[in-house]
Amino acid sequence: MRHSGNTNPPGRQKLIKALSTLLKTKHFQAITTAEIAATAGVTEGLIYKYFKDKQDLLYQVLYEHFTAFHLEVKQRMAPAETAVDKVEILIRSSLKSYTENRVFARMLLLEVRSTPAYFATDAYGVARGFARTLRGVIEDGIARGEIDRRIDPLLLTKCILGSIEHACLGEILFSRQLDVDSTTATLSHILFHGVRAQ
Amino acid sequence: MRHSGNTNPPGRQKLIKALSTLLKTKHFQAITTAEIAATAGVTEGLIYKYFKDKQDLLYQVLYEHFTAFHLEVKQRMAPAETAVDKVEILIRSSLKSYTENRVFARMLLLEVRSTPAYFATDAYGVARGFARTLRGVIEDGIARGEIDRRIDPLLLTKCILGSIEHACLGEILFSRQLDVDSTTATLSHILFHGVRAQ
DNA sequence: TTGGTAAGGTAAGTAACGCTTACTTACCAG
DNA sequence: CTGGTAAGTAAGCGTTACTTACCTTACCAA
Repeated sequence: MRHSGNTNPPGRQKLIKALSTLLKTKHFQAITTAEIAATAGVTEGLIYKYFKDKQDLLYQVLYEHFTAFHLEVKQRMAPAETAVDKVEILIRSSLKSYTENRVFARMLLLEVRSTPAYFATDAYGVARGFARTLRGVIEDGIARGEIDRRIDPLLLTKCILGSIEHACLGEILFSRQLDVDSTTATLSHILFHGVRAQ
Repeated sequence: MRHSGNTNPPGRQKLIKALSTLLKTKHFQAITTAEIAATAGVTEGLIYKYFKDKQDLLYQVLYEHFTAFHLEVKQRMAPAETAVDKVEILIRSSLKSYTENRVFARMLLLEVRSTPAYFATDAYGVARGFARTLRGVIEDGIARGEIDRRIDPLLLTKCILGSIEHACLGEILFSRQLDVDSTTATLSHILFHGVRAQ
């Protein structure tokens, strides 16, 4: 659950910003609550006023990033006319966002998934919403006769999301560069034309 | 690094077995060293005789499972003649193994990735070897004219592995059943024929 | 037999960390 | 003023991963 109520006290904002900053230089498990509080300029106890526990703070940082990301992708896809174009935009946007914002990518692809509690959070809710958006595009493409109707839209959604993640995971892990355009092109080619020769 | 030397003392074996057992009922972070030792019937200190730390114990449990899995997949692929058949066998074997051995799947897909230390372990080395095996099959398929030579084999490898993982992740997380055969068939169809209508 | 050595295993403790509790201060409506 | 509530603090408590020093047993050479 997200912070309920309509206030957003400065202490809470400072804590979220502090963790975001710290995640740039070290991974979550190596960051202590004392460190977060010190960086935010508040005391440790305040964390537990606004967040259930240390993990919950991480989830809310992710939630803020992910919500913005989801919105951006939807806006970029909007002008495209065909489902195929929309999917390609989603792939490109995702790869671009992951490589440009590696803290966010590490959080989403590596950090948060390690504990079951994540899958009950609002952040995971956004992830599901993102998948639902993609699924909607695919179902639309099937309805319009663009995409083969024998294919299960849910599985194709998973396939696309999995491919995107794995396509950039190595680069994110080892801080290597990624050619977003050529990766997008190859990924689209595989998905839409298949890999068989001829 | 794995336990070096040619001995494998009973205490070490008991610890590995104990963690494997405990992972069936709770996730790694919720398991304490005291619990592992008690389950194994040894004292806590012995963990640090054979393993660098608690995480290292997890990595070695994973190493044992993963090595066996990799070997099994290679053996199953061997009789197949075409690259396309081999890939389909790899997909089916992976899905089957993940769904039948969910502790292993959770470890591999969720638990271990959360800390950077994993990517320097032998277990990750096996994961890389598995990817290399698949890549070899694909390169062979390209050389034989089965697979479109314009496609980057490395990216196709990542695409396949990512699709497999995402195809069963939800089922593993929420303990749902997975139809291995139909999932394999659809995944293969997407990869080899593409998703475009006609 | 003896004495040295090394491996297998134990017991007790420690520092650090996440989290809680009880308290203070600031603000604001009636 | 006054009462109530939200924001923030200070200090400590329990757990947990990990360390250190020690004990026991088996083996083998002189």
